[in-house]
Amino acid sequence: MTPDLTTTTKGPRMEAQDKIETQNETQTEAGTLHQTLVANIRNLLIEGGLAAGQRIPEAELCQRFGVSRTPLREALKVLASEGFIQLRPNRGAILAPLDPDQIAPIFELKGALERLIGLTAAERATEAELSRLSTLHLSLNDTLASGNLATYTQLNYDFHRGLAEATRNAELMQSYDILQQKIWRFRFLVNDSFSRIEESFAEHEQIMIALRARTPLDLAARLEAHNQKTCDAMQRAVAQLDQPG
Amino acid sequence: MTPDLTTTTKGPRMEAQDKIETQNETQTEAGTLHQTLVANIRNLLIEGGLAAGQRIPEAELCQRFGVSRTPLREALKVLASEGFIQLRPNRGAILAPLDPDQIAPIFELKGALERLIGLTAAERATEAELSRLSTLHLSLNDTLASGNLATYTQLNYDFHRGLAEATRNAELMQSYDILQQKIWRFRFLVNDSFSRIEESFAEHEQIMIALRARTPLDLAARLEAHNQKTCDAMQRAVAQLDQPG
DNA sequence: CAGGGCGATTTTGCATTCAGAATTCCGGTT
DNA sequence: AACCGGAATTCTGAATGCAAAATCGCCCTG
Repeated sequence: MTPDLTTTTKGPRMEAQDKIETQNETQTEAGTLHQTLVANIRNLLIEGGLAAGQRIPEAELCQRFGVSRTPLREALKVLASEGFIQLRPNRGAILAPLDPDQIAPIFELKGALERLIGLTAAERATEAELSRLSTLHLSLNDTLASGNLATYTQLNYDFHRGLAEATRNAELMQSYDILQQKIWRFRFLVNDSFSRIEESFAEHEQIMIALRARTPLDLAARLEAHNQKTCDAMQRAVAQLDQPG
Repeated sequence: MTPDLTTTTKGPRMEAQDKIETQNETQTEAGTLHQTLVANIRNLLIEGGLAAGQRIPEAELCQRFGVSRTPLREALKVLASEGFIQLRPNRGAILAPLDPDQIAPIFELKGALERLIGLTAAERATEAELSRLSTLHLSLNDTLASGNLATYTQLNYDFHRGLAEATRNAELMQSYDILQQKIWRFRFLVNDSFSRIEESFAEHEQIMIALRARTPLDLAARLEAHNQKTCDAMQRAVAQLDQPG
């Protein structure tokens, strides 16, 4: 019952393609128009297409995606329930402000999920999943050498998502996805200044070892620590944004 | 006409009032109509106003809540994104089936949240929150004597929600709420057959002790165990539903 | 020139309408 | 009598229309 586990290239939750940019685009995508719209707008917001706190121009999005206001507003309501935008009565929607104070709670919650992922994935991961994660890990190594930050970030996301999938817990996956999407917005905010590739990869090495050894407590601890370090790094990066001197 | 839609008892997430029953009801509630609609329909679904898997009668709900299809469909889309209903393209929405196999994943995830709640609430709860939780705990004790299952369930929910609030983690709260709502549906499913009031209260005693002592690890462990026992009891109750012999 | 009030314009929220898909109904066939 | 096919009906998805709220622009006053 897990919807769409075939994420491959782009950011979190890429159920849909990147664009229905023009007015008369044929919509042959697998999902419904509604789901596509939600995904497209979410990606637009996550990837910084609009400034945080900025008013979301309903009419403009209608034209951009070639739909009328009814389905667009449905999508906005869903995105509001996910916390990406804020609906103000009679005053339209704004992109939810990115408050640096949100980073800690988000990662705190994610830490709890990472622990559960570690505890259960160590026991439940199939051999196929193990080898797929190994492949991803090797790709990470390659990217580390090439120094391509964007690719590394994406592969890193795929790796962690693959680990979460190994838990076979759809509830967990859903929460994990939403958290990752929220973090993704911060990633785009801090952009280049956020790079701890070498350190991150070293932690991944240990994570892979614990996973292959199928030692739940160890894997959980490594994932929690990895999460904590990512949180710290992101908070430092955001702090640097505020006062770049 | 067929389903009895009169709901009385209160469930999780009661931000909104119970009814906008008539056509020309004045809407003076704090939230927007949209939020009210979502909450009302969610309560309706959670509390078993419709059978699981049953088709959701759009027109009937429109009449019931006195709104047109546009805001109603917006609410349905949100509820679908929360997982309470399933949207089938061109074939309407159905109340998401209650699969007993969902119980384990839901409680597994909730266990991870409970642990985090225990770890952090033990340190962050204010004295005011402590005393409020104590009051709730005493009310639980009173209800235990009276044997009122519905009241106990509601107070029990309030208690755990209060504990979650003490974490000061809005992300955690949101995930916790959604999980509780999902569990609430199962509660209404098993109804009376699910009663472990005495045992549950005994666990709450220990939880209160650990909370007052502000011992994070102990509180976390107690909450996790409490969660696990609740899960077990619910699975047994559901199993009994299948074969009531 | 700054600040405030008032009308015009834009935007929102919801109702209504319309095209197309799905379901139902009903008669014909085997 | 059961089954199949097609028309009529119902329902869904989305566009459009409309009233109310909010925003903007302008003018006036101090």
